[in-house]
Amino acid sequence: MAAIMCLVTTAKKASRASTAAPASERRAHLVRLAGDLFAEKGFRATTVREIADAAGILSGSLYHHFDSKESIGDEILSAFLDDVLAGYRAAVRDCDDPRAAIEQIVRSSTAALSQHRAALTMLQHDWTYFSGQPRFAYLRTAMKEIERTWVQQLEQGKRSGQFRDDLDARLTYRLLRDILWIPTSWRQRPAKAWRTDQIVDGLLRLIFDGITTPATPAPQRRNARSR
Amino acid sequence: MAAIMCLVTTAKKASRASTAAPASERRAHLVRLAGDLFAEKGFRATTVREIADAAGILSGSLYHHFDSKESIGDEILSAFLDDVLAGYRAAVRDCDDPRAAIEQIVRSSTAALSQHRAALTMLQHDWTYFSGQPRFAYLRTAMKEIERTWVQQLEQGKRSGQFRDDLDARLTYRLLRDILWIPTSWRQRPAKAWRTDQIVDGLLRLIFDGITTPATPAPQRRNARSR
Amino acid sequence: MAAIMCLVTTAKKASRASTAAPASERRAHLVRLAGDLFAEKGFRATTVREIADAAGILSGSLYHHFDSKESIGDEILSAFLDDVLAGYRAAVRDCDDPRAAIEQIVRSSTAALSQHRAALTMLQHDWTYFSGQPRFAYLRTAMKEIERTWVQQLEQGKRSGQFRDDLDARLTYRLLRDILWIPTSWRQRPAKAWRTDQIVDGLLRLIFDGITTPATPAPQRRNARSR
Amino acid sequence: MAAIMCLVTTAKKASRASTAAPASERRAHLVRLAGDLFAEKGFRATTVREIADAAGILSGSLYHHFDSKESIGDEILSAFLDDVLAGYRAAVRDCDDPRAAIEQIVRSSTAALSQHRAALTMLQHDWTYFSGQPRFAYLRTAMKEIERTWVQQLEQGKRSGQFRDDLDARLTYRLLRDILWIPTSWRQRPAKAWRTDQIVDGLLRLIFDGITTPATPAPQRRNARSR
DNA sequence: CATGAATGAGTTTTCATTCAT
DNA sequence: TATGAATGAAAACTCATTCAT
Repeated sequence: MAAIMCLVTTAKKASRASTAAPASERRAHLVRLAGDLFAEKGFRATTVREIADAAGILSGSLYHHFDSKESIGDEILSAFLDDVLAGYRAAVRDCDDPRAAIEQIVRSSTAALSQHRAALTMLQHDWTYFSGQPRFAYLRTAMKEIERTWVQQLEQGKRSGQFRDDLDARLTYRLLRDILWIPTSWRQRPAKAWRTDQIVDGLLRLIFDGITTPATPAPQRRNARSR
Repeated sequence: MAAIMCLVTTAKKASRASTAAPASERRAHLVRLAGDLFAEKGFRATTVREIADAAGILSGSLYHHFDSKESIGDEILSAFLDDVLAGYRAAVRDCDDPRAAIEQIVRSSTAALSQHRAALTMLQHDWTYFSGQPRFAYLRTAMKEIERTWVQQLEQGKRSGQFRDDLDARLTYRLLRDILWIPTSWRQRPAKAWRTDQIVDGLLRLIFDGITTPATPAPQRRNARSR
Repeated sequence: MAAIMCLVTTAKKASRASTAAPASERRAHLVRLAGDLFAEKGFRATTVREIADAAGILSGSLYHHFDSKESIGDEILSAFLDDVLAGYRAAVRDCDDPRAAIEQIVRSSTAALSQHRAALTMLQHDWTYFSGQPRFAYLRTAMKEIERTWVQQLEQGKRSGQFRDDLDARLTYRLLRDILWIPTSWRQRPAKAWRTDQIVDGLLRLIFDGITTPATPAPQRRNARSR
Repeated sequence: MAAIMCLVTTAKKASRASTAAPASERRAHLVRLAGDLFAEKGFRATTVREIADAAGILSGSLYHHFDSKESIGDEILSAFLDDVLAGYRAAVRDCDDPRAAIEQIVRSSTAALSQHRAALTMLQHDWTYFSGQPRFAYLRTAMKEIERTWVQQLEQGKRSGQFRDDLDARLTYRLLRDILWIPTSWRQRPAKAWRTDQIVDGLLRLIFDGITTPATPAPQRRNARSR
């Protein structure tokens, strides 16, 4: 079983070295409020006034807590990437099987994503905005590490015979990474919402097996649910 | 073979009934320029001045051709949706097999998407902006038809035994539709770019069969390439 | 005497129910400045920059206090109409004689007009602009009440024999209402200016008796000054 | 009877000396179209594009006929004032009785006004705009002549005992001139409209006699209708 | 004469940010 | 910490006017 090959460790709290944030209660609360708005409409499309309104203060007052709107964004994005990268590194470290590693990456990423919805929306909506600024250079760095990890696991799986040998590793990475990010951006109406585990299982099944009915119900076949 | 079951017809030029656009040479050129910018940065993030700069005129001069920035967006979006819906309808009409219909949908959508890159970026970046305005009500209508079509084909495929019967049709639709849209939003550097047919084949393979090596090399198995 | 039949009450401060205006010192001052400009040149012909200049700030800074130029206009117009209507209602309520009621209407209107010069200029200059917008629907409503009041008093006076029975009530109303509004729009150079009571007495005399020398110096004749 | 004392002459076509207008058919038609729009919304509030639209041409094409929007206004205003002044001069010349002169002034002005609705609206809406420009200096000149004429007739009537001797001539002039202009600015819905003679009679009656029922039906009393 | 395309100065409005109180 | 008032740069849009064709 996949899980057996993977020594799952709980990710330690990522050391947020990036910003020297005087993490007060109030401040953290404001970041959360801002994040909710960013998650809905994106970073640029959200005004500081809207953030202040949500907090019940005036827009100017936000500047006692942050020196710019961007520094709020910075805080959210770096926290997200710290989390995600920690998950990727742990998956690679703890799993010696590429299929298991990818499953672990998907699961840990999904967890990170659900806790950092704002960050993802920001990356999707405002990538061109952030990636152009030196302050956010770490975004590109992190993306490169993520790509490297995926490609390595996919190539390894091809060599080991687990994955189809006609896979284009980089193309598949791009598709899978983006696929993985899709559900997070869904603004779900509570009633119709799918549960996270529903989604992640659906995703894993899709990724590994596609939508087609298996040709032969081969007994050795293991789908993502058999855990 | 999939293609056999599908009476592929070339899509007739979609009658642009939606907007009575007095299409002049210059005007069409300006829409194209604007579209390129929208595709890169989104609709809101693109200023009319940038569009005008690209055209080598002053921003105010754009209003000789359009009565608002939004009407440029309108033109792009409605043209896109006309094309996409035409493709969906043709696929359903011409294919009596859900697998073939979906393959046809994917192929026609991909073609439409590659010709309307701006539209997709706009929908992804600025959905909340557009969908809130009465003028763009047709966006919601079109999306509903798209969803209906996917769900119907998936359900039919489940009943006919072609697709796994544990598929959640709506969840799968959301995933597949978004997956389909992914590659279009990639701003590719020419050198590294994948060809469209590479991408669409990769996608179809992924959708139908996943990334895993087939358990048994069943002879009746048909992958997306065997056409 | 006219005044005898009229139980004059001081108009209570009109409850400004219409707009929930967060009235600050500064804000009120800005409205006054804007009003002065509107009174001189009309609403549309006055730019926000001129208002800002008058206040010694930048045009954008006005939007800290108002969300649009129109909302300044709204504030001025609704305050005016509240006042005017209060005067009309009080006149009808307190006077049981149409001649007295009309005199009272003229006097209260004149007072209101002199305090709201901007509003009148705006109605005269920019009626087509305002009356077309849903936001200013109350303008039409108020005008209808004003017309109804005049016509009722004139008709009543005709029945009671106080007014000529060949008066066309609606025509006379239109003339008298507009006549009443005339002097307010005069931008008077201080030196040549007439006093308000001079004007209102001149007006009343004109309205009731015309300019012709009375045929017979009838002893029972009462002119508007004999109060 | 008033009319007896007044030797009415038809006003000769005013020599339009002001602008060297190559009065072509087309041009005159355009001025009329523009005038209709100015009459409805004022001069500034009407755009050249609206004028061009009304004429079925593009806005730029107007400049083949006029060198500026203002020159259209000039044409309308000067034609109006030529007519009005001609009427005033004729009235003074032909009538030796101030009451008759004023009646004649009212009647000729009314005729002129009904033929030049645009001009009046322009003067009322855009007086500050025009009166500030050297090009329109003749407006002030004309107004002065109009004032002089009224005041002279009123003073003369006071001396001759026809008018109340407590009349303030200048105040009364301002009131009467503006009163006279009122009905012209009414944009009447055809159904409810009053006929011009209805209005002018109502006006004259009002001016000379007011709205009050005559104290004694003195036989020598003459109202405005007894012609 | 008219078109089609453009100019350029001006309009209202937005918004991140600053700062004295 | 928060307020209230402001800045300044940029946004979308308007409009009289020009001019080559």
